[in-house]
Amino acid sequence: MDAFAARGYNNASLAEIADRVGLTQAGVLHYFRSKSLLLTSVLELRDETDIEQLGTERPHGLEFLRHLVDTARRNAEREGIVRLYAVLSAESVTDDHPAQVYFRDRYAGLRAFVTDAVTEACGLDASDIRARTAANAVIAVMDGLQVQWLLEPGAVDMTASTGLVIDSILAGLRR
Amino acid sequence: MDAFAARGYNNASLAEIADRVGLTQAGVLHYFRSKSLLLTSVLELRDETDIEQLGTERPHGLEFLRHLVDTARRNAEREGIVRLYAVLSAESVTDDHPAQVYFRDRYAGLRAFVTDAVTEACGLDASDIRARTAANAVIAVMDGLQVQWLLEPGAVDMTASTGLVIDSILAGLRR
DNA sequence: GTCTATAGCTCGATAGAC
DNA sequence: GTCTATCGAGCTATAGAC
Repeated sequence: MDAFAARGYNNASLAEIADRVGLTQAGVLHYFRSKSLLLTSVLELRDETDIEQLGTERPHGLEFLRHLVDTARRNAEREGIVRLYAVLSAESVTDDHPAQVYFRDRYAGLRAFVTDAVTEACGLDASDIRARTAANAVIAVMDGLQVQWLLEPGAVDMTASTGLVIDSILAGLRR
Repeated sequence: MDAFAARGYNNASLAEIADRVGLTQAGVLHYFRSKSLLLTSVLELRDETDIEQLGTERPHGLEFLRHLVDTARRNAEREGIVRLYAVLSAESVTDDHPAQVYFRDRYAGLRAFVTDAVTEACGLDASDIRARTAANAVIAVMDGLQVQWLLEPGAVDMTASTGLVIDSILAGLRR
């Protein structure tokens, strides 16, 4: 995780990763048959631990959207994970990137979740495309803030900007 | 530009770039003394042509914010440039990336511009930090949408989501 | 101004000893 | 299960001919 976060997938080397875990490069490849399999394994492990941490019940509607602001707040204390996702999600749009499918699926799932939450929180009709438009924006704000924050942490308040966008959109859609 | 956009800085090779311009790899290094100098030159050239295209007068206040929505609309027709910036800005947060200074400065300038525009459009006091919070969010939305759009163009309407965020924030701050 | 040639790396992956 | 050794490929950068 740390190596891919610090250097991206292409520029991280198995030798460096092997060093950090006290193995040789061939030793790492004994457990993961290729570098790209190691990457996808890291991403899946990350998902599993996140899901465990979340507990059994996922919040809905307004509560879920408030939870997103909390996530932004917590992220400011977890630079490593923020960097991992910020770097890899953008790198994944390059040609033949091994995490492309992972991120496409991940965003599709996120968009569906957040769209439902907005629909519910605003009492919209399920067919109202504005919920989808809003959801995409909310996800995008959180992602975009991370890149700015990684480059210059003091210049960005991820919690405040995320909260402002969610509150403003909700106020507008409920009117 | 195309090579860095398609593969990122690290994974793009001088040999590939040389091929595309009908030179050998050594030929390219005759004009740009190193790969990293080539990257920064590409980014600077991109800025120059963008500035020329903008004309003499930069719009202010509300007009500038409307102009951002137009930019999002135009970007949907310029996948190459969108990909270049989306890939490189995120890659730039990795260790010792040659474009790190460029993007730190670029975001600092953007934040200042957009903050001024929000302050003016909403008639805020110059010391009101909400303008900065809003500006960071607006920039972040545009960036974040690009990654989603590059992964799945049909799932995202960059114009609509950008417009929704700007309109919602302005409505909230003017109240 | 463009080339060939090559130095000097680093990389991922495999083979096979222990 | 972990290692050493090595293959084959890729890379940037430099030297020097033309």
